[in-house]
Amino acid sequence: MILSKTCDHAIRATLYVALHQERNYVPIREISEHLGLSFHFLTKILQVLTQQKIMNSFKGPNGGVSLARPAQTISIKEIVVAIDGKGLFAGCMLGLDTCSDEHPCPLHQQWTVVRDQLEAVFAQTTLAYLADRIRNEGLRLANLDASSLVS
Amino acid sequence: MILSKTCDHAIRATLYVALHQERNYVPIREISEHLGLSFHFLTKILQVLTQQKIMNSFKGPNGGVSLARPAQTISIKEIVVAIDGKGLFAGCMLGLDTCSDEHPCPLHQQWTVVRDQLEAVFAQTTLAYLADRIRNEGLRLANLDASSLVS
DNA sequence: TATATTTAAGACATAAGACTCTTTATTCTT
DNA sequence: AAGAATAAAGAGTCTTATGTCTTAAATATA
Repeated sequence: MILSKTCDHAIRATLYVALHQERNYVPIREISEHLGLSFHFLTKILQVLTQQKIMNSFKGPNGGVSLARPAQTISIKEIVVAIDGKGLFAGCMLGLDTCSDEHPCPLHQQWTVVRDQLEAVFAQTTLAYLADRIRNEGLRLANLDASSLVS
Repeated sequence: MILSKTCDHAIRATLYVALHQERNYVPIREISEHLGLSFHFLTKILQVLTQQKIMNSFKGPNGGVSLARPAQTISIKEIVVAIDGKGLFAGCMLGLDTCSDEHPCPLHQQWTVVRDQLEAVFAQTTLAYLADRIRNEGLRLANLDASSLVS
């Protein structure tokens, strides 16, 4: 797969939060149960997003996590970079450290075209857009063995 | 990165062989030295390509590996699928097993567009095309710490 | 103030990916 | 037939990703 599992979880969790923005904070326990993820593991993942200023967190009763900014301003690319790093949008497809525009590897040009498009799609796709689609079209955010449809 | 390191190695090795097609068999030792890879590790990788009928191998003196078919008929996609499996071109970007065209995840449509293009590029790009470009434009196949330019 | 609720932090465990090493099988050359 | 050259096979190691568990810190509520 193109994204790490950790990154998948991060995207789904932020989307869940985006769908519940009216509440002040959403507890991580609730997110993990709805998405079928380990609570502790998800906690670690969301810590990173909190450190990266993508989310806010609050301890104690009625605590949890929330988006640090309006969902319209948070792109999928931001989350991917926060979790998986810039490698997907930056590196050589063959892992050559000498590969660059000046000294391209054989696949450089082919990959660059696709990669730029991938980056553009990720940069343009915001949490708000995805949350809207989930609401309007009833799209799936969880596996069936978790609470199947987003409520 | 989008491809496993193993897959990177496989693509570079097959390209090296494609550049030396005039010889009957190319020893794996020679490939590993030119590309700066472990001989034993590369041997294991090329074993898979041999099992998948992408390469032929021959033991003993003057042995080595060669392409099983003309380089014009071997696409990068074939090699990627042989090593990394079909996951890159098939799975859900968020790793949801319930995601499908009928029950799409929120990112399904965005990803499908990019993925289809990626698959098309990989399917259209043959070893022959890449080998030609390497020859004509002096592109790089090895890291600098190995034998830097393809000879 | 005491207790319950929640995230933060860090140690630990398991699995998969990436490599290494040794032995075996095959083929050529002498 | 003997020895050298080569890939095949399989066991073993190291690293990274993934996941679990325990304890600490912060906050609200009674």
